[in-house]
Order: sequence, then C-alpha cells, then structure tokens
Amino acid sequence: MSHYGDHEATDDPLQTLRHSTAHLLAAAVTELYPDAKYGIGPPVEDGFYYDFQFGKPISESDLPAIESRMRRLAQADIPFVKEVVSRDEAIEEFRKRGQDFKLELIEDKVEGDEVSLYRTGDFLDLCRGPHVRSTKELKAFKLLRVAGAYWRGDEKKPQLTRIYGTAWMTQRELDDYMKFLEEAEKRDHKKLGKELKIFALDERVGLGQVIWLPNGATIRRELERWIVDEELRRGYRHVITPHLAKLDLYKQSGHWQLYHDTMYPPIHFEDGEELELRPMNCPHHIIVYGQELHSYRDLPVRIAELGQNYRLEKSGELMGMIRVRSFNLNDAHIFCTPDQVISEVRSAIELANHFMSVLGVKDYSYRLSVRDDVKTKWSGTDEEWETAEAMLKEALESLNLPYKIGVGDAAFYGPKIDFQVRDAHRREFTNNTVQVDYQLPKKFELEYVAVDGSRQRPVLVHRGAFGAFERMTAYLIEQYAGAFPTWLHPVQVVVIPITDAQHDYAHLVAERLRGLRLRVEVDDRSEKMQRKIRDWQAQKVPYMAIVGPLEVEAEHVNIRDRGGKQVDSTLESFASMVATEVAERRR
RNA sequence: GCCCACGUAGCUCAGGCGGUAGAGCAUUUCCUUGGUAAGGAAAAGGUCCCCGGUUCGAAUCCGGGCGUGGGCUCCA
Repeated sequence: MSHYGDHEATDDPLQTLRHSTAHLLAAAVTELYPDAKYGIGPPVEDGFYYDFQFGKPISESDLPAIESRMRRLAQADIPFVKEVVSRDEAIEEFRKRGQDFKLELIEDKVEGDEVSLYRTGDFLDLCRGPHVRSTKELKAFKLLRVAGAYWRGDEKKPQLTRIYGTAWMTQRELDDYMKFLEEAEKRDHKKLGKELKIFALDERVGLGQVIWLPNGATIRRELERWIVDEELRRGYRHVITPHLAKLDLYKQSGHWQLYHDTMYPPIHFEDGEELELRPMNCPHHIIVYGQELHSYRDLPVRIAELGQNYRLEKSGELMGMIRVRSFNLNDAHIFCTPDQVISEVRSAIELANHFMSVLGVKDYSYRLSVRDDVKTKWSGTDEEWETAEAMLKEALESLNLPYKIGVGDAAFYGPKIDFQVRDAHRREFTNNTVQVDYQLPKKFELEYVAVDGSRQRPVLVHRGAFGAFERMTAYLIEQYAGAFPTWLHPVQVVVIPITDAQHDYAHLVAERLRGLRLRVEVDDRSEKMQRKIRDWQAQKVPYMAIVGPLEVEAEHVNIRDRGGKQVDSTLESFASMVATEVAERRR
C-alpha cells in the first residue's frame, strides 16, 4: 500500500517512471495554474494520478494543454533533484508556495527531523523517491481523464480534482495499452448487453434495477439449473424464502443498526407492522434452521437459496449489472460444529473454484479479509476473531491457494475469504465470499444437541460460490465478449434456408434439434443467405445450419460455426455433436 | 451522496454562435429466391431528457432537476 505523499520506495523501474511522470504532471499544472494546490501523486496500476485543488474547476478538455506542457518540460531535460532538508525548512518552503496539503502531510506523516524533497525545475514536492534522472526519460505517457477524489480518501474533507494518466517505458507499450483500452470498450458488458439484448436498465423501473431480457433470462436460467444441481449433489438443501421480512428480524441480527443507510426504508403499515426488503438472506436461513431441533448428527446443515437481495447503494455507485440495487445471490448458510468449519470452508472454496473453472474464469485471486484495529466496527470477542481467521487461513493453505490480506475488509461479524475478479477494464471487484460467523448464532440463540445430550451453539459459515447472477453475468459477457459457450448461448443453432423451397426442411431440422432440448431458431426471412449469416454472426451464435437443395436431398446440414469454419454433416451427427457439447458444458 | 463529462428517431451518431431537425442501421410494405459477413425501392418514425427563466421566438443561451458514463467514498 502506498501512503500519502511518502510512497513506498520501489525498485521497479516502471513504478519509478510513472511516479516521475506524476511529478511532471504536477510541474506542468503548477506552471499553467499557479494557484493550483497539489495533493498526492502516486503511481498506480497502468499509470499514475495526481490530485489538485484548482481555483476554477478544470475538465477533460483542459488535458491536451496540460499534456503538451508536460512534453515541453520533458524535452527540456530537467533533472530530478533530491534534497534532504530539516522539517522546518520544508515547512517554510511549502508555506512560501502556499501548498497547504503538503504542510498537512509533513505535520501528520513525517516523523523525525529530516524531510526528503524532490525538485524538478521550479516544481518542488514532498517525496521519498526514487525518480528517474531527468524529465527527458519520460516519453511514452498520456493523460486519460479527470475525476473527483476526496483529500486523503475522506468524504468529509475537500474534494480534489484527480488527473489520471498512463505511462510506459516505450511508445510501443503505450500504443498497446491504448489498444487494450479500446478493446476493453468493445467487451464492455453495458455495450454488449444492449447489443445482444441481454439486459436493460430503465429509469422508469428504478435505478440499479436490472431487467433481464429474454436472451439474458435464458443464460441465467441455464446457470441457475446448473448451480442448483451441483449444490444439491453436494448436500445443500435449496429453499425459497420471501424478499421481505419484519424489520425486527434485522434489528435482532444487528444489520439494521449497522447498515440502515444501505437498506431500503421500511414499509410501514397502519397497525404498526414494519416490513423490510431484505439486504441479505442470513436471517431467513437462520429461521429455516430453527424450524426443527437439530442433532449433531444432522450437521452440517447447508441451507442454500438463489436469494434476491435489495441494497440501496448510492446512486453514483451504480454500474451496469456489476453494481446494482437488487441482485440475486447464489447464497448458502452452513450450520456446523466448530470442528467441521475448516472442511466446510474448504468445500465451499472448492465449489467456487469448480464453478469458475467450468466457466473458464481464470483471472481471479483470493483475499483473506480481516478486521483492522478500529474495535468499534467489529462485534465478537478477540478469541472468536482469531479462531475464525486461523480456520480460514488453514483452509486456504491446505488447498495451497495463494492469498493476500485485506486489512479492514472483514464483515462486521467475522473475517472472510473474498474471491476477487476483474472486469474488462481490469477493475477489481468481489465476486463471492466465504465467511466464518460466531455472532449470528449467538444473536439468534441457535443450538444443536451434542453427543452428550447438551445444547451447543453451531458455527455459521456464510458462503457464496457463484456470486450474484448480475455481477457474474456481466463478467461472463466481458470474458467471452458475447460469444458464450454453446450451453449458455441464448440461441445455440440457427437454421438458415437458402430459398423458400427449403423452409419445410429447415423447420424439420429445427424440430429435431429442439427435441434434444437445444435452443434453435429458423431464419426464414425473405433475405439473402449472406445477409442472414451476417446478422447471426453479429449475435455470435455458435452454429448456423445452412440448408439448400443439396442438403434437403441428402438430409444434411451445412454447418458454419461462428469462427467461420464450414463443414457438411448429416443432420443426425450434427445433432448429437451439439447435444454432447451442451451436455458437457464445453467451452 | 460528491467531482467531471455527456443526454438529438428503437440503435449509433451528425447538425445547430436563437427562426420547432438530418444520416446510416433497425422497423413496416412491395419487388427480389439468392450457396457462406449487408439485394433493391418506398413508407413510417423525434416534446432534440424534464421543469423553469431570458427572448417576438429556445433543441440551441441561463438556472434547477432527472438519467448515463468515468472517478472518489462505501460495499453485510
């Protein structure tokens, strides 16, 4: 983690280059806008940013001017000079320049009496370095966009203008990166979701409320069937519970006290009843568990549901299908004895990995999210937290899975393992989690009967394996760029008759394939074959079965796959080929 | 919620320094029956996001909303 103003020293030359480019940006900005105050400017993945406070707001249209000033400074061959001065001298320097943010950083962040500064021409920054030798080394960079960012990441502090840029060792790499951004744009699930008619958002329905169009609904139903079957096979019991519950339920769980900001306001009835749209499924599943008295012999009890959840995320937070206000979670709550926890966690991880692997998702990582030292944010005893953390760790390590630690990313009731995936733009988000929880069983006084007949408290493992359908579908759209594997594609085969004379045969072919539960369309429009091929190619349909007089005669189909490959086949062998591909969920 | 940008036909977009708008694709109808990525013609389609203000006149200028995108903060 880099800290404010005193970024971790790094040996990575690319990081150094980007960091130096950030300084170059600040140098250009302070020349063009003498009243600008600069905050911090670290390297980040693929580039860098620098935060400024401008007298007058600037916009993206100001970037070209700033960038050309940067190029001029780069060509001027200005050295990066490190100066170590006393704290007082540093304070004096920045006071003279009116750089309040830097003063604040020296106050709060710098310990000891020595302060390290970097000078680039007239520009002076509080900085540990290292840097390149001269601005001349900075050649392949580009400013990308402006954004708002709170000073020191605090909502209550002033909002600065952040300028993002990218920088690379060579022009070639920069070109490649710009190309990557362009490609990412094409894969964007918001764009493809519209083109392929997968989902829609409509303000008349509500912000962040996903409308699954027929194509999207087909994909989702296919995923649902698969997931539920896999879970039933592994001993999960699927339930269906209401989207609403009495507000008191969430008061008892503690969610209301902590999360009422992101919960929908309760519905009030005249008789005083208050109903709440559920933000998560745990309390309902706890109620399910409580329907009978469980013996230790029953445990683990695994209650699963494709549960619809409602969270009132801030409007600025919403993003396509990735961040929404209502989503359906492949959720489960496992009630088990303390010594079953590790194996349950491990199976949950394995199930998630199985889902990912069938879907071909490879680019994801594990994060062990633990609490930080702000005690008030977390409920439970130190011992419970430590035990839970140790168990999660052991589960991960016994599976030889590499993970990083997310300090402060835990749930309020316990630590968790997060599966982090990245979208087409390499933005990271949590797809699903596995959590160990001692708190809710206590709050709801859950019990099971142990071997000795005593009443014991189960441990609750919360787990998602697939994640939310909205988020995962968005991810899959981007991963496949819309070219879904055959088992998922809304239209698996389209039959294209060349002339009207083949319509009957085309429908016969379609019926044969539908008999194998394949999703088939017949394109009997009065259009040329070439036109039909083009249209279906745009839909990335896996197979086009083209039928002309020759095929009718021979009871064949001429298959064109979406890669453009053509092969002549009997109807029967094509039918069984596709059916097998679908049954095996081949990619 | 905050910062910046954007909002014109179903979609992608052009235009407009104030005089009520245009293309391509899609849609509908007709012609066309064509062997592996766009056959032809015609028609229809707009409260230029919404509400106020300025003006003889606003899609255009100003203000306020709403929505979308990129960030920030948050994410049980």
